[in-house]
Amino acid sequence: MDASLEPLKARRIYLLLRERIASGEISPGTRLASEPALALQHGVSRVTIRRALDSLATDGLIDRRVGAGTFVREPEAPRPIVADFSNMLTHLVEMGRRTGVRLLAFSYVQPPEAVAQALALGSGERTQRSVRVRLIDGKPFSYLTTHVPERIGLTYSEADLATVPLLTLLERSGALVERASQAISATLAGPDVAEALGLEIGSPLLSLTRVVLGPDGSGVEHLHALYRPDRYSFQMELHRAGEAGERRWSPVPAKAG
Amino acid sequence: MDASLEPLKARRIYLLLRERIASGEISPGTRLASEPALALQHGVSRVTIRRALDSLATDGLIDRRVGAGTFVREPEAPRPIVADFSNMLTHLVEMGRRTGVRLLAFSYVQPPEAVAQALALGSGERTQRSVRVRLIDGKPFSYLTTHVPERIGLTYSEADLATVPLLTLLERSGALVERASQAISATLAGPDVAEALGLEIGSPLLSLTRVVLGPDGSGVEHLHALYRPDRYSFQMELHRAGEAGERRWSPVPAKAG
DNA sequence: GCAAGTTGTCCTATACGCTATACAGCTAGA
DNA sequence: TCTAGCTGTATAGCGTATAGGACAACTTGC
Repeated sequence: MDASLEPLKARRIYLLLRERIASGEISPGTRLASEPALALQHGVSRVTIRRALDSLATDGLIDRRVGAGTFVREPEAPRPIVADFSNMLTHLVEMGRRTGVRLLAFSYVQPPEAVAQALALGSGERTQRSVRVRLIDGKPFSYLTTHVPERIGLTYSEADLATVPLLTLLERSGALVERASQAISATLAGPDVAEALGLEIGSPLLSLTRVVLGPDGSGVEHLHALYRPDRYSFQMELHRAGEAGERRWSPVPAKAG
Repeated sequence: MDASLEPLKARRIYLLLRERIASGEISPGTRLASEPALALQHGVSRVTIRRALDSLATDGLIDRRVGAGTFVREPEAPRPIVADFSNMLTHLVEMGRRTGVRLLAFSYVQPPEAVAQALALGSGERTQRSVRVRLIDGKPFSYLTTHVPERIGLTYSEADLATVPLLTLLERSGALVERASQAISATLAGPDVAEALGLEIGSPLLSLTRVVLGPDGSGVEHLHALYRPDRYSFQMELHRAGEAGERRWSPVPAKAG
């Protein structure tokens, strides 16, 4: 995922080839067109092609052999982490792997307007804001920003947050959790997120926004999560239920990736 | 979503500011720091700052007033289209809006290795490959690439594909649909997809890959979908079911966006 | 062994992104 | 009204990406 330093034209071609490789349009093991041929095809100079191939090489997507050509490499570990989505709330399928959390920020703040509105807070009401990076096997894969109303946030400590899942903390504190609404989208990595996740600026990210509400409609948690798509994806298995006319699908608890 | 032409430095700053605006760190209506001030803060020239602001302006995120300053604009229409995710298979919540399909490609091909494997095809077995762009109110929002085994694909016509949902065509043809598996991720727009969706190269995209299988494990459909995140997102409402110890969530059919 | 074709490296000239600076026109507040 | 500060615009100079070419080293197939 090296959305690299090389600007403009080289980057275009990098993205183009990367897509073709990822989509399987060029199968692993195949020889790519030669550098002069690619330069001709794309109407750029060979130097530019070489820059694009450099990026693909450092991504580990291709092998370059002097005198022989450039070859698409067999992918090694395809999708390390998978989020179980069967209950519509993501949680990790860990399979014995070591996960960790780094707490980047923890404070009580005046929340952004959008958050205050989603949580149905009174004007001036503050929230506990925390920024966490989750790791698996020592490598970061998600960047989580959460807002919790101050009165609820005070029921647990900074140390709790670094070890216990937030939803558990909330329930333990007596906050009633009634319903949730979440949206999944995509965005680009800004400088700070890129830094925290070990990515280049402008890399693609999976984005999840979740608002958890109590029975009276009061906000309990606002979560904004960003995931590295190469290390994390949402995955779900579905079984078909019901008869032909009625097309329905029901989730199957995922157990592996 | 104008991940623009301006390269490198301007793009960085564009992304940085865009993130701060989107996250609410800079509230709507607020005046941004002046261009010279921003230039100083970020260690770049004012021209570069101006390029970043140009992009934000064409995105409709800011208003620039000569002599007065640059202001964060109130967001207008937040999320036009929403996919109902309650049955775990996306389908549009249309709300009376006009949707359309453009068929970009239709042919029988030797499928990529990854697709052949996912569909459990014999070696050499061909597939019907189609590329479609879906529109809402005349504006493109998704780019769909599907592979269907040749024997099934032959049961409907190119014209059918432009009007009837594919899953319906498959069921009508007698193909038994037993289970499906799908994954959601994110990626960047390559040149062709960017062109088809009216985006700049390198824009972020939501990505969905779905494999539909019959009762005997044979493949029925392989779908690779790319969505413009500014026009489309997956959204779901959840109700809490079960008792405290058992944390379970059940989906609620979404009906609006 | 030989020839054709490949990647790796170096060169020069050009195009372009970026800096730095200056100034005009506009706005808001004193 | 006047002034300080803002955006809009233009200019010149510098560094770097790109184009285009040449050559060496290597691999493969004949």
